[in-house]
Amino acid sequence: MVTRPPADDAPRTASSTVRATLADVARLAGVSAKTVSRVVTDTDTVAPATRARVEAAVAELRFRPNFLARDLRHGAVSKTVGFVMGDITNPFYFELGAGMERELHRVGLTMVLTATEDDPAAEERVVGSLLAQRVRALVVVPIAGDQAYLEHERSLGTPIVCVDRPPTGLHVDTVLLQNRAGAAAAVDALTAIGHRRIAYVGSPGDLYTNRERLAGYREALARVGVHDTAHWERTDGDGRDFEAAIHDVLHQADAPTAVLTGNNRASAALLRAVGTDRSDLAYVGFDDFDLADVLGFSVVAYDMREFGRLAAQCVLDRLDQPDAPTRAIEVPVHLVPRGSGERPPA
Amino acid sequence: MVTRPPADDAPRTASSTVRATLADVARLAGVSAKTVSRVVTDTDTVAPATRARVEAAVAELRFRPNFLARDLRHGAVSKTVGFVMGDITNPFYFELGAGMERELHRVGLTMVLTATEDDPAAEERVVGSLLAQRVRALVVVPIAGDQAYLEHERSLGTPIVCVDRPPTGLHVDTVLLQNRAGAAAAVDALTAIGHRRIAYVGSPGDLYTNRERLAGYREALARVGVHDTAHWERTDGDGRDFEAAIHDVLHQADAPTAVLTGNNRASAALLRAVGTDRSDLAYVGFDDFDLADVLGFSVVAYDMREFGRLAAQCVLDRLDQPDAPTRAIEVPVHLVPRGSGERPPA
DNA sequence: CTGTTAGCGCATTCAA
DNA sequence: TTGAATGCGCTAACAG
Repeated sequence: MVTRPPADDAPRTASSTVRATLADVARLAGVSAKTVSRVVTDTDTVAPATRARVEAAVAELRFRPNFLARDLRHGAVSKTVGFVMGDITNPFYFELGAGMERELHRVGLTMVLTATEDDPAAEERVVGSLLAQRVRALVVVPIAGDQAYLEHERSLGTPIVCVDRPPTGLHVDTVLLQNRAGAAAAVDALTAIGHRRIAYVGSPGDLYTNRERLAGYREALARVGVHDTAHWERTDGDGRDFEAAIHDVLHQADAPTAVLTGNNRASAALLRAVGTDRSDLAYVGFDDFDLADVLGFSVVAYDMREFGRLAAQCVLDRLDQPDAPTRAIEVPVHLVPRGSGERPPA
Repeated sequence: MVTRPPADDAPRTASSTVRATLADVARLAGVSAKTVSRVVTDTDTVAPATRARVEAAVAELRFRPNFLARDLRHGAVSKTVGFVMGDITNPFYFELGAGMERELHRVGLTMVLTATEDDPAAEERVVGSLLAQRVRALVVVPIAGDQAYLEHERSLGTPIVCVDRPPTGLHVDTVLLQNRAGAAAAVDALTAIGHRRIAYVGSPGDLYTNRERLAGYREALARVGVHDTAHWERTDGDGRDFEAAIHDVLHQADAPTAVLTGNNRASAALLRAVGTDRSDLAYVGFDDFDLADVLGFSVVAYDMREFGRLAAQCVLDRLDQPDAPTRAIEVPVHLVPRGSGERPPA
C-alpha cells in the first residue's frame, strides 16, 4: 500500500495512543502536510497515485481532522449553532429544537443545546459560554429583562434570532407565535355558540406569551360586550400549579361556562382538576398536546416543526445576507375543534 | 481608567467590527498578552493595578476569550459532550438529554445534540462529525449494526457511553433500562389476577429494547404455563403504525383479555384504537407518558431524569478514571397501577 | 501537481 | 510579578 517507507522518526502509528495529525499522515505517506490537507478537504487536484497513498495513510492512522484547528485558521467560526432554551423540562422547547436541528443538519450545521432554566440571571452567562465557543449563530428564548448585552455580538456579524419571546433592547430577527390572534379565535368560537362567562387560566402575566394570549382573550370578549373579565382570569400561579387556580375559578359564585387554558401545562391541569368527562363545561387550550385528539380536547395548535424550521431559516438567511432588514416572523396558529370547545353553555 | 495610552498602532477599538483578541487587550492595557491571559483565566497572581487596567481594557474591547484557540493549545479538548440521539421526534430522548444536560452543566460542560433519525447508515457520519469537533465525551444511542468503528477513539481515551441500547463490537459503559424485568413484572401482575390471553404490541423485533421486553413478556407467561404466545404478539409494524396491529390482535378469534404495549407510541395507539373507556380490556404500557394518570393507564415507569443523570455520571466518572472497569448500569423500572392494568378478565 | 512559509488566538515553557 | 519565545493543527498565500 505504502510505496515509500515511512520516515524513521515517524512517532505515531496505528496503535499509538496519541491522536494522529496532518503531519503524521504526511510523514507516513511521504508527502507534505498541505497535500494531505488537499486530499482530506477535497480541494485542489491531487495526482491519483498521491491521493491513494495519502488515503491509505489516513486510514492506517485513523486520522480525523481537527475542526477546532481548522476553524481557528483565519478567524473562521465553528459549524455549530447555539440554542438557548428556557425551561428545559418543557417538551415545547425540545420540539422546537428538533425542528431546528433537522433543518440545520441539512446544511451541515450542528446544534449546541443549553438552557437558562428560565432563570433571568443565567441567560448572559449561558449565552457568553456559547459565544466563547464561537458558535456560528445564536437562537435564544429570551428570559432576562434585557438583551442589550448582545448588541455588540450582533454588530460583529453573529446572526442572532429570538424565538417564542421578543428581546428587549436588541433589534434582531424574531420568530413568534400568533399568540393574540390564536387566543382571540378560541374565544370567538366560544362566544359564537353563546358562551359569555369564559375563564382564562395561564402563566403569570409578565411572560410575553401569556400577556399576548390574555390580551387576545380580552379583545374577543370585548367584541361581544363583555369588558369586566378580571374575576375570570387566573394568572397568579407559579407557572405550574394550575390546578388550584382552575378549581378556584370553577367554584366561584358566578361560575364560568367555558375555560381557555393558556398553555399545555394548564390544559393538563384542567384535565386533572375536572376529569375527562365533564360534558357540562366547554374548554379550549392554547398549545396542542399528545393525546388531545383521544381526549376530544379542542386546542389552538401550530406546527412545532415548522416553528423550528422557520427559526433555522432565519439563521441561514442572516448568514447569507448579514445586512438584510430584520424580520419578525409569525408562526400561524389554528383552532382544532375536537369536541370540548364546541359545547354550548348549559 | 487606562493609565497608559494605547499604542498608536492599536488597530481595534470598542467600535471595531473585528473581534478583539488577547493581543488587542494587551496593547490597550499596555501589558503583555500573557498577563492578559493570567487575568482572564484567573491563574497566577497579578498586581492589583495591572489587573484593573487589564479588566478595563477587556470591558472596553468587549473581549471574549476564544475557547477554540484555548482548547487547541496542547491537545486539550473542548468542554462539550456529544449526545447522539436516535429518532429525534421521540420525546423520550429529549427527556434523557435534559437529564444529562442538567448534570453536565453543573460541572461546566455543555451538550451538543445530534440525531441519527434512527438511520443506521447515518450513525458513523454523525458521530464522526462530533469527534472532529473534539468533543470531550460521547453519549450514543446505538442504531448501526456495529460500533467497532469507535474502538480506536475509545482507546485514545474519549469516554464513550451507550444508552438505551447496548453497542455491538465495542466494550464501553452502558446505561440501559430493566426492560425484561419490567415487562415481566407487568405480565406477572396480569396473570396474578387471572389473565392468560395476553397480547404484546411493540416495535419490530430487531430493536434491542423491544426484544428484551418481548422476552420478559414470554418469560412471565411461561411461568404460568402459557408457552405458545406467537399469535398474541405483534411486532411487525414499522414502529409507528401500531393501530392496525392492535385492531388486528383484538379482533382475532381467540381474543386477548389483556394487552401489554411495548412503548409509549404503542400505548397512544391503543388509546386511539379502543378509546378511553374500554372497561372490558386490561392493559399496561411500557414507558410512562403525559396524562397517563388522568387516563388511568397503568404503566411500567422509570425516572427519565435519573436515566440522564446516570449517563452523565458515567461520562464524568470515566473522565476521572479512564481505566476503571467498564460498567453496565441498569435504570430501575417499576409498575405504576392506575386502573387499566388491575381489571380481571371478564 | 506539490511544497514552503506564515499565522489563526491562546497558553505553556522558561527567563528576567 | 511580568514578558518573550514557541507551538497546538490546520490552511491561505505564494512559490516551484
